[in-house]
Amino acid sequence: MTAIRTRFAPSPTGYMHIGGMRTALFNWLYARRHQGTFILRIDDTDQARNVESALGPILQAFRWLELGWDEGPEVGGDFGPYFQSQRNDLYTAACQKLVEQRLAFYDFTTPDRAKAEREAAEKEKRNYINNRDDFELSAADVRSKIDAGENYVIRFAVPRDSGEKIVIDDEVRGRVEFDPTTMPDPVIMRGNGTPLYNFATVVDDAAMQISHVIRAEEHLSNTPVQALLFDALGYTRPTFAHIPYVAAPGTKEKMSKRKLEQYRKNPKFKMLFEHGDFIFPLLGLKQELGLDPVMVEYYEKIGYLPDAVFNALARIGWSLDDQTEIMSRDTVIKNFSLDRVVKSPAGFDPDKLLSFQSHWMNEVPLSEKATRCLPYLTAAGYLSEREDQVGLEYVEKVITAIGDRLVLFSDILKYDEFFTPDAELKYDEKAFKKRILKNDDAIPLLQDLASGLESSALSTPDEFDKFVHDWVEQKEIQIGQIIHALRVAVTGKGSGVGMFDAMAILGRERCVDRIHRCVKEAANSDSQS
RNA sequence: GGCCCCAUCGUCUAGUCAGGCCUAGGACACCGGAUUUUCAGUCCGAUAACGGGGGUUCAAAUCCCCCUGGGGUCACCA
Repeated sequence: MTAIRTRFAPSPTGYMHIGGMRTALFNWLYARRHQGTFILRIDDTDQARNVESALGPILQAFRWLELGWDEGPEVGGDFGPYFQSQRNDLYTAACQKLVEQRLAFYDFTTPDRAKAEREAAEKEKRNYINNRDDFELSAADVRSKIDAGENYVIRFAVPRDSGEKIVIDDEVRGRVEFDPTTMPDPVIMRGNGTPLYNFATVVDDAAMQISHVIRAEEHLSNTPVQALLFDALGYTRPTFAHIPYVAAPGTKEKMSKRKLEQYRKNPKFKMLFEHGDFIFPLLGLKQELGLDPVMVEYYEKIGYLPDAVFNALARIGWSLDDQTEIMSRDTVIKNFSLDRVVKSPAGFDPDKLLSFQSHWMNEVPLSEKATRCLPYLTAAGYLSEREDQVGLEYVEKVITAIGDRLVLFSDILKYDEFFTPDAELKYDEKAFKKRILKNDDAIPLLQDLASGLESSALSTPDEFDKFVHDWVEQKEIQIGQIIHALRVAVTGKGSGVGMFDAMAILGRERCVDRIHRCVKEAANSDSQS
């Protein structure tokens, strides 16, 4: 059995696309499942500029999801270099070989003419095929044209005379056939000596002994050209597996950064955007950073767990069986197989992602939750760097009270009432109106309760609970008649963590202060209206 | 338009290759009920799908054909 070697070959674009991440994951999974090798190769043939800064976020996404690569940038390997911009000699040599065998030819057709021919074909609703006027040119002719300064490209000559179809036995799609007589001769080299994608990919996949090319479905139409190139170069074709692309929520369309504005209106996507809109400004992350839900970074920044994203990504277009949804890394690795990949486009479902998140969040121990919430609190200015250590215990208390309501790490910012100074506590307008202003009993009851609290020495939730209940009994009212007003007074909000947990966290004194402040605030509102 | 791919609940899917165990299973979302001071959670429950038409067969979600619909791709981008 030959060794399993898979690869993911991103071009340095400055961000990691969530769909690309899913493709990378399947490659990684396949390699891990079969004790194979997962390779990261950088497709930077086009723009060699700023590769480093444009690659950073991509590598970071892999690190964050803990998808280690066995060969590639930073780690090296026996088949390097892993940047296509550094492999030009290989492409040149391979191309030269094809030219010598007359399997490829210099084409001096001007871009303008090629374009005109293509448009003409399109107009006549005919399949376009490039001209082969220069196919017969002798080496000497070619030489003199080049010396004369004529521009050219090198095209691979698609073998159209065999009368045979090009057959791809795809691991996901099954047998797919293409007709070579309808295919134009692809350009494999530009006049400036740089290779084109289809060519560089084949040369590299062969040189790196890639056994399985697992990629998104949009590459299916590239496959016949590449298959032919493998043949012409004398290499064995790898196994191809074209997995469905990741569709935008609720659609069958490929998720694309260009359609971001449209996604904002998508009800399924809306919540995700809104969360970012709420969180990022608090963190001081400017919109100019361009974070959006198409990027993996978005999920990292907003406080998703890598395990949740891993789980969700693995379930896009793949299933273990008819039941299992929640899967650990190990479970996925042990069970991943190409024959359980679906053929139809798989929509990305933010709701499902969130439900995975909430499951995996419950597995995270308290201390880790606190540690990972801390950066959000610090960035939002609730804690200074120095307070981090001191504040950890307090944060743990808050998180305990929040319980399951903490789904994302950034959710901690929704509970700012525990972190904001008493004098700066903001009141939710609706809740304040409903529970305080429109409730005539609220103010006197709160004042009465506050004075009771003042002369007490309560500290635990149970003590607050008993105290308030005893007080309610003595007043001969229902708990519901005070608890809502109390919550607004103490937390500024209409809903939140358990009332007595909240009081215990803040402590008796702060509760009393906040009640007084609330009473004052209500008086102000009254006089204004 | 050419080529290629795809088609089961609102969404993701199981079932299709080896037709019967499918009066189509699960999950998410939604809705209802219970619990609770609120929210969340939890527990119960409900609604909900084989795109259409022809075949083949005792039997079709499953096999064949056609139609329709959706999508991908058609660069001297990757």
